[in-house]
Amino acid sequence: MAERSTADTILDVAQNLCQTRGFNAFSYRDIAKELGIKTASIHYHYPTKADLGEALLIRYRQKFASELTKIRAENDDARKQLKCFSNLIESIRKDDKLCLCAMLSSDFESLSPGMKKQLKEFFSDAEAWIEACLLAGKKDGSFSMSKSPKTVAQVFLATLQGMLICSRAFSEDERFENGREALFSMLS
Amino acid sequence: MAERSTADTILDVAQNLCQTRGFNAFSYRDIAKELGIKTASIHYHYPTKADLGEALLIRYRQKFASELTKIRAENDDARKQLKCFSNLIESIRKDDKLCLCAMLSSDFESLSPGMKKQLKEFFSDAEAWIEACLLAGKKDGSFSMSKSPKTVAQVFLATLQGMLICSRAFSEDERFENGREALFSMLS
DNA sequence: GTCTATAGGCAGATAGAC
DNA sequence: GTCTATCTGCCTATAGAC
Repeated sequence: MAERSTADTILDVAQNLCQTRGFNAFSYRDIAKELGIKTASIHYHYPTKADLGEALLIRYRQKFASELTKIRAENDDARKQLKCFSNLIESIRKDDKLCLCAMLSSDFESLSPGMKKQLKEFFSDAEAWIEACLLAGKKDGSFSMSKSPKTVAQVFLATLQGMLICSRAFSEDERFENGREALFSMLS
Repeated sequence: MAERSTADTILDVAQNLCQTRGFNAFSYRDIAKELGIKTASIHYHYPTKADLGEALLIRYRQKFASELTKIRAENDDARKQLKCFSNLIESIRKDDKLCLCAMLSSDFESLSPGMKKQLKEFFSDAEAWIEACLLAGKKDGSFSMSKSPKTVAQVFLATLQGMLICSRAFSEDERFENGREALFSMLS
């Protein structure tokens, strides 16, 4: 059983705090308290908060990309692939969080250039993956779209992210599931 | 020409800052500096930041509600009404902001009970208004939905809010407009 | 209503011992 | 790598003069 490094554990806690409260609403102190270490130790691994944020985004993108690759490998059907994608987002909802990148988009104005760049690439990558699903589904006839797959992919992602945002004030579990079904019914 | 009260001007600046940076990323100092007054003066009008936030939400809800009433009064067609609604959201996008309530939803965990309540009611009200449009459009045949108007209304709002979030990292003006068109084409 | 002055605490960050 | 100690500055909030 490989021990996780301190640097990784810091990212775990930071990511959880960030997806729950936002980038400007957690501090090195919060992380330090939760891990039983001192803030100076965190600065050793991540000198500035922008460094921490960038590391957060890089790891998140990697994990996300590998999950998407796995989904594509395990599912032939385009519709099933998109369902799996929506399950990924729904699991965030169940933890009362937001997608890290949706949260950071709301904090966009206060981010470092490096973080802004990572954020942009997250959205581009996710949308490209969705677009590929839509193209495949269009070919085999399971989707019908009057707009370009690229645009529909953007709308698809935006809808799921928006559902996380809009359902946050409510404790209704069925909200996300109903919305997801409606979204998929609008695609066919 | 009626002079705006200091209390109102404070809300103007606070709302702008909040929709741009988020509730935890602006301070009484920021507002004071922009208005050329002192932070103590702001505390006179809004003793705590939660008070300020609640006033912000109450006024936003009122303004939003009156705009929706106006849209309904000036447009018979359900589809046109929803287009006007989407224009409201697009105007936020053009200022590189988020809807105040979407922004505050991302800050949800750190809000006062009063603010959480206002937030919930904003979404309920907006969704109810959209649902009424969808019902009218369903009756006259301009919309076809396989899911309940209530659920579709939630998806509709979430999509527009999500598009603001997801387009924030990009400077592409056509993103929102393309997405909006795709959204409407998915309704008919 | 607005100001000066100040409180008490937290923020990110650094120097240097171990 | 982690610690103690400390810096500087910002945060929300209050007391009391004008």
